Amino acid sequence: MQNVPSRHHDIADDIRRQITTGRIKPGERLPSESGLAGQYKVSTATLRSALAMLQGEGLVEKIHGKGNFVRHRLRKIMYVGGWGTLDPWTAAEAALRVTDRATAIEAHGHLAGLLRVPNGSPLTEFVSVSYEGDSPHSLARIYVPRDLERTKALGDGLSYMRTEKSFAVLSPLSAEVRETVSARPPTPDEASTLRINPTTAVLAITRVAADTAGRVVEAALLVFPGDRVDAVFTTHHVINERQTQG
Amino acid sequence: MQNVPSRHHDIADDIRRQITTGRIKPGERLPSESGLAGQYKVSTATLRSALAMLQGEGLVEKIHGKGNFVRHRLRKIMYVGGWGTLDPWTAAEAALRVTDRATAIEAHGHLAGLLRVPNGSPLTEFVSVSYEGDSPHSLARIYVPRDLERTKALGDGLSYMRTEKSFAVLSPLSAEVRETVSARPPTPDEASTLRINPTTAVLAITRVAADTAGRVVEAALLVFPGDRVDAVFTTHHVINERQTQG
DNA sequence: CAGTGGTCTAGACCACGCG
DNA sequence: GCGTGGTCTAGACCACTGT
Repeated sequence: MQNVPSRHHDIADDIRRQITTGRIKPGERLPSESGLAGQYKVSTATLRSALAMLQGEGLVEKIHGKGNFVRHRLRKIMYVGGWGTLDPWTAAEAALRVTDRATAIEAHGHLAGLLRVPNGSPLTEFVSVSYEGDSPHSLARIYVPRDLERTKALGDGLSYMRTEKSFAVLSPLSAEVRETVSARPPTPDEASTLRINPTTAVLAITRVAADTAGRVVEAALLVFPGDRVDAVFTTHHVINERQTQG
Repeated sequence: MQNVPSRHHDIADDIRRQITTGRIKPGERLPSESGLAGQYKVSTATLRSALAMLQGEGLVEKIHGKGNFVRHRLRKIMYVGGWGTLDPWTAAEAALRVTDRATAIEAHGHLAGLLRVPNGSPLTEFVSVSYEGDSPHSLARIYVPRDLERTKALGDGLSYMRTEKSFAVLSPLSAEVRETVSARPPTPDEASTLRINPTTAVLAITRVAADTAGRVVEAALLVFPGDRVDAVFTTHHVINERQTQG
């Protein structure tokens, strides 16, 4: 439990203090890595490992060829679990842009298991990346069994999603939503799509929605940069007649 | 979206393949870092960054002075959100040991905000670390306003927790539980308590339970190693008379 | 082009675990 | 003491961004 002070740790503390006390302001660029290495009298490798800590904390954003910048806001964006449909984003929708893509694919191993359909079953895959300002802040891959797609006025799933502009569960028929949340490093794909460092953890949510008959109507793989997004889940206790619903 | 193959990335891929194909089995030790560096004809720094990727993925555990070991099981442990009381752990309780500590403290800034009590209010803090086999797999810090402690047959919160052996919400009076989940690097304290690398992300859950009057009866800060624990949240849709409750 | 971060080397020295 | 991983150095060379 004791601390073994290491040089890169000390340097990270020092820079962190300068950021949190406002000595260096959001949006500002830090001195170059070689410059800082000179200031602190360490090698560039050591200095870089100090910056890596701050990156992991989301305080600093590195941009290749440009420099290290102090991040603006921290943990402002929220993913709301369950029927988050009821507008987590509406307030922020003005600044929100979504890029969508729908593809016909077949269920394979893992996906088939999640959706509880036989291997090779036809699915529709919706991929969407949403942005907040310049930077991407979510990657969603949603899978719906092809034969369920028309259950609702969902003929064109794409436009449906565009309208909602959220990670709404596609089918309002679902009776139960199960969300599994994990913290893990991004895949190379996710890292480049979300434009985050491979060392920055992501918040990965696997959401499976089932209807009253227990049939899975949708599986979603949602990925958020861990340094900018939190997920919120609210559970209401049902007390006698008093029934609540989020 | 293109891949720029880097040496450490290639090496990580190669070792990962050897692990996932069973070429190197769980519990086994990898060759020493200098040995591997020799095999792959790279410097130790490069090899170490390859191992760092595998560590982040939870495939490999480094032990200072001993070596790099292949992890046994992956993502088997689950934290269950809401009223997880209803036994996430019972099955695993045999192998479970919990270390508890209760302390009288005062609410300060952040904590006071969570509990919605004035700064300086008396609280009881429960700290518990739970193990699975040799390795710790959770750190829980639970805060209860002192004047609420006796509301229930909770005179001795400590033994209460020991009985439950879970992260049960302490007071059954709570009507709403709100859990905020984030993926972030561990604090130095958390890293050493959970015996994880500072680069391995943790799944951090802040749980606030309120009673029917909206009064906060408990705040909990739960931290899990991201490479071994997932959190599961289930939301039931209330449909007419048919009301569900987890 | 100049300036920035990204990867890598070939070492040195320190801290930990174990016999 | 010996072998392990942990930190660090003082460079080299490559890749990206701007002018």
